[in-house]
Amino acid sequence: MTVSKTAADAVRSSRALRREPVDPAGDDSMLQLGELSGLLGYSLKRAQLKVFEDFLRCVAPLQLTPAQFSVLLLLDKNPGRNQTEIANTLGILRPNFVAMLDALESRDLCARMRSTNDRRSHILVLTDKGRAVLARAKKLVANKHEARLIEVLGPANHAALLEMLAKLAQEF
Amino acid sequence: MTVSKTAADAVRSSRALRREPVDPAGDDSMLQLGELSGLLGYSLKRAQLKVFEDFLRCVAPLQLTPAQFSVLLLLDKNPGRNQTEIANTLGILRPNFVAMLDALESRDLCARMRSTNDRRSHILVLTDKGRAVLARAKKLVANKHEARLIEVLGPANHAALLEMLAKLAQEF
DNA sequence: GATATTTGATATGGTGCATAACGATTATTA
DNA sequence: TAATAATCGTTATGCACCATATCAAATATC
Repeated sequence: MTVSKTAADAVRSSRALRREPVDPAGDDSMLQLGELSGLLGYSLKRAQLKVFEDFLRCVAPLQLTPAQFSVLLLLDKNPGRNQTEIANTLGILRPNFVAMLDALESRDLCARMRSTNDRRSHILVLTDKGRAVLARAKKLVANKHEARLIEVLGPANHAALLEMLAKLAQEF
Repeated sequence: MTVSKTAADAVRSSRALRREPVDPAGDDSMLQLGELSGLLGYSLKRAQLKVFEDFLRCVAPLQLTPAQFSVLLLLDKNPGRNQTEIANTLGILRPNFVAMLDALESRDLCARMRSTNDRRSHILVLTDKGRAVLARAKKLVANKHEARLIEVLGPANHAALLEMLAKLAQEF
C-alpha cells in the first residue's frame, strides 16, 4: 500500500484499488452521494424544497405562501366551514391555525363569522378581495409554476408523479 | 331557489344545481380538496412528511433522524472531508451543522480531527461505533423502510419516482 | 341541572433554517 | 516581509413551523 500524505490522497488510492467509478466533476468539488441518491425521503425533501422555492417566486407579487394559498383554495371550495375543519384537512393544528388566519384576515383576504348555529365556532369566508387574489394566484400558479413543472417533467410524467405522491400520502 | 337554514345546506344545494360530484364520505366529514390535489408542491410535502414519519419508525431503535443518517452515509462515502464540505453537499448551513455534529460526536458516532494541512478545518471521521450503527441503520432502512415503499409503489414506479425527483432537485 | 365535550385562543417549548459576527488560521498582495 | 483579505468552525440571534397543555365560552350529554 502506498503512503499518502493527505487524507484526500488516501481516498483516491483506496478508490483506485477497489476500481470504483469517480464523480465526473472530480474528487475535490463533488462529493459521492452514495446510497443517498436512492433514498426516497432524501430526494423527496430536496425536490419539495425546490418546488416550494419556485412557487414562492411565481406567486411573489401576491405575497402568498404555499400554505396560505392552500387555505384560500380550501375556503373557496368549502364555504361554511369552521377553523377546525379547514385546519384538519390541511394537517394544521388548530392552535397554529389561529395566527395564520390572523394574517389572512388582517390583509382582508378572509373573515371569521360567528356561526348562528354554534356560537363557539367561526365560519370562514373569503372576502371579495380574497376571491380576487385567489383568482390571480391561481393563474400565476397554473401559467408560471405548474407550467414549468410540466415542461421539465413532461405531461405524462407529471401526472404519474402526482398519482404516486397521492398514493404515498394515502397508504402510508 | 330553495331556502336553506344552514351554510352547509347552501353548499349542498348549490352543488346539486351544478351537478358536481360529491366526496364519497359525504359533506360533513370530508372536505373538497379541489385543485389542491393537482398542486405538485402540496402532494410533495404531504408525501415527504409521511415518508419521513415511516423512516423514523423504522430506524427508531437506533435513534437516528433522516438528516443524521444522511450525514453518517456521507462521512462513510467521503472520508477526509471537513465540516463545510459535508454540510454544503447536504444543503445544511455551516452554523446549523455545528450542533448536529455535536450531537453525533457526543454519541461517539463520529469525531472531528484537526487537519494537519489546514489547522482551521476539522476532518470528519466515522468512529467504529459510527460505522457499526450506520451498518445497522442501512439494513433497517433497506429492509423495512424502502422495502415498504417499493411494495406500495411497485419497483418500476419507485425507480421512476426517484428519477423524477432527482430531475426536479437538479433542474429547478 | 350537573358534567363532559367542543371551539377558538393563548402560552410555551422544540426544531429547522437563515444571517451577522467573532477568533484562529491561511491566502493574497502591496 | 508586512498588511490585508479570505476561510473555517463557532456563537448568538431571530424567524418560521410544529406540538402540547390549558383556558373561557358555548354546547352536548347524561
